[in-house]
Amino acid sequence: RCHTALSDEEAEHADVEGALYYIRYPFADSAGHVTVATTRPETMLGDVAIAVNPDDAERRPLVGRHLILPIAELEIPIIADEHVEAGFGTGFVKITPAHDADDFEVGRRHDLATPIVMTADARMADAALGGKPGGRVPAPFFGMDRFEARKAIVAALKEKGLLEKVETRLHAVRHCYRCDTVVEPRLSEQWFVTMEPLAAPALEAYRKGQVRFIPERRGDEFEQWLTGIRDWNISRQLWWGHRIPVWYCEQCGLVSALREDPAACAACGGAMHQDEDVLDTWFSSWLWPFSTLGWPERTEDLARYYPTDVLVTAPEIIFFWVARMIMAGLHFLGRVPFHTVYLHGTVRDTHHVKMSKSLGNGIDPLEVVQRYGADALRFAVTSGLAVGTDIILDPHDLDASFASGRNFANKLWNVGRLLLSTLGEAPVPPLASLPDERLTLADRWILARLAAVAGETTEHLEKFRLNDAVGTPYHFLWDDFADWYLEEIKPRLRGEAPGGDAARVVAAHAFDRVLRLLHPGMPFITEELFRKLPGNGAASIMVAPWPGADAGRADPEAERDFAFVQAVVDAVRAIRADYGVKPGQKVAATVGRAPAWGLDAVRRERHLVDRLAQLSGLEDGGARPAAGPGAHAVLPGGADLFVALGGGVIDLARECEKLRAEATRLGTQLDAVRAKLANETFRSRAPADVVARETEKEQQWSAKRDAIAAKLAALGCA
RNA sequence: GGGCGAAUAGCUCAGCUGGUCCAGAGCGCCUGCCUUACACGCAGGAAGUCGGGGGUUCGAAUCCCUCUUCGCCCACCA
Repeated sequence: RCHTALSDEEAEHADVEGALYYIRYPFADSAGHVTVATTRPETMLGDVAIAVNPDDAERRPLVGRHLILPIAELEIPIIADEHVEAGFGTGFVKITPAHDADDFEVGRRHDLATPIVMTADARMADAALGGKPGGRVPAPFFGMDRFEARKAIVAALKEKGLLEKVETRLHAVRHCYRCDTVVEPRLSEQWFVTMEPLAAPALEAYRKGQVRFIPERRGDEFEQWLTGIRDWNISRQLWWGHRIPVWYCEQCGLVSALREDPAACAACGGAMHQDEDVLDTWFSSWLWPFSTLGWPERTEDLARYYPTDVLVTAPEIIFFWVARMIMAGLHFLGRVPFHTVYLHGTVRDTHHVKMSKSLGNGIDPLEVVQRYGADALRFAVTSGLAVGTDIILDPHDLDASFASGRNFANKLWNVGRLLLSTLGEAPVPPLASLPDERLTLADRWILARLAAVAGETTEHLEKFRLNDAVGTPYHFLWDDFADWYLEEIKPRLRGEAPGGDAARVVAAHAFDRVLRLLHPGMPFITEELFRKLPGNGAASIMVAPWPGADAGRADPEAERDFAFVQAVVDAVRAIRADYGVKPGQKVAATVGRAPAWGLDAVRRERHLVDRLAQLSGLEDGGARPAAGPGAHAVLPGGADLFVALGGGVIDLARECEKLRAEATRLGTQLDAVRAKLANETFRSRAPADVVARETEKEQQWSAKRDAIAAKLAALGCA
């Protein structure tokens, strides 16, 4: 349909259910016939021979005899050629040099004619007759479309009794990658680029590690393609594009490829005309890495920006573009244009079909932007980009794909609103100006988390784990910063608890840094919020330094202590929900059998615990488990939690059962870990740190089980 | 036909060098809350024989083999 020549890369194979026609070609000088199978009977008009395998003892003797080509009514010879595979099909193959690439090679070996029997728009016509019926294409078929002609020819053969049988079979048919029309092989004159000399250096560069592909297996495809590279047809019979810079002399026939339009033939001074064809669009694209920088001039830009680092593109474009850019870069500039090629996934629908405008299974990004926001779109897509995977989106349920991005954008914005409303206009002092002793446990904890998150995010980005690179700061912002830290500092910021200044500094710092970490995934909102932060003024987050692990401060002790605080709050909340305690109703809790550091942590974060757990009081229960009427729980390290619930809401039997169930579950795990530790082969073969970890697990769990046992006893559970 | 990849909660997917994975997330689902940043939210919860079978290992969602299903790349079998 495009009416142009294509390169091999532009022809896509698709399995199609087709018919295999068995056609009889009668002998010219005697009775009898040979049978030939073809999927494209209309091309028989262009047949110039029938071939058999040279080693085919049975058919070999027929070589040299002549057959009548039906319909065209011409005599054609039987020849021998190794192209024919012995024992396959009927053993006879029709040779149509002008309409099949293999047959062309056969024809060349045997010096056969190459009659063309179709026009450029796939209508039947003998090219030798210049648009008149006759010759190889008899009048009844002249001008027919190739597929109509197929039917007509089959019908004619049937009538003459020359159609032996028809079988259906699946076979690979080449389609145009642009218009999906079946590609018709047809002999024509085209310009080619000899690829082997270009491919060799590219192959060498790849094998030396100068270019790497992510995911790695794409590199194998690249290597495979370069290894078996075929010459590149660059002529296109299209009306747009760069015209091929080849001129033909009208007098002496000189053919010259020239950089400037010639006034006259260099050899004889005759008039010249330029080739009518245009270049394959990829023929200009492969120069992109340097032609955009001013090449062939030796510009400053070229010196500075070539080569670049990473090319991000789609996998289906590796051969069209990526490989050719590498070849062109090496050829014209002697260096690969980029050291890393990141191939991202393809967006598909729920049936895993690639989304496309022509199929109508796509999602309109503008609609998504309208309904969910540009950041939500980018975030949702990036979140799905694990290395080497495709992205499946449901065009009929946009919420399923994009709600989370929108929700997060909204969350981030609201965190910003809260902070900005309390930070005020004046620049916040830098974190470095804050002496360590002014930091509370929560401050130290969030800075420790920030350090870890900044380090992890950086590592994810460097390894192209984009989903993790956006997911890590996402969880930090939401689960740590918003859910815990902001709740912790609210009273401090309002002056209801001490340490407001430190809270302001730490919060501003942590928020600023997490905005930077989130910026690749949520560019617009982070930029907007960054500019609003006091003191940032017109600065853009795009050029703000990327935070490394030193954005925060590692602090294992703070992490341990704050985790204890969180465990207490979580346990009380679970109990409240379990017993349906009214949201506003305060309860009193007791923490017993707790390590000194844990009690200290809870004491220091009392304002947080009280507020989040809605406590009226929090007491140290000492060394003995609580036994009064109320709800009971045991924290991970074995600490005892008791929430006094009066008014008959407590069912003692239920409490016992709950605790017993937990003891049973814990018992199974303990047995497993103890068996492991008792196993001599494990102790001797497993790495020391693994053994240490298992030992610690055993201690933690047995402490917790002892605590539960003690509690069961104290409660008098049978 | 050759090569490669994937199968994990209802859905879409993480799980990087086998051991904090008693298997996680988002969306959906159930319960309770409009708690002055956010109901696009908060709190609590249910939900999985990690496709089937076999093997290696002290230990497997993770490594190997095999089967089944899906997908990708390459390919001149008339």
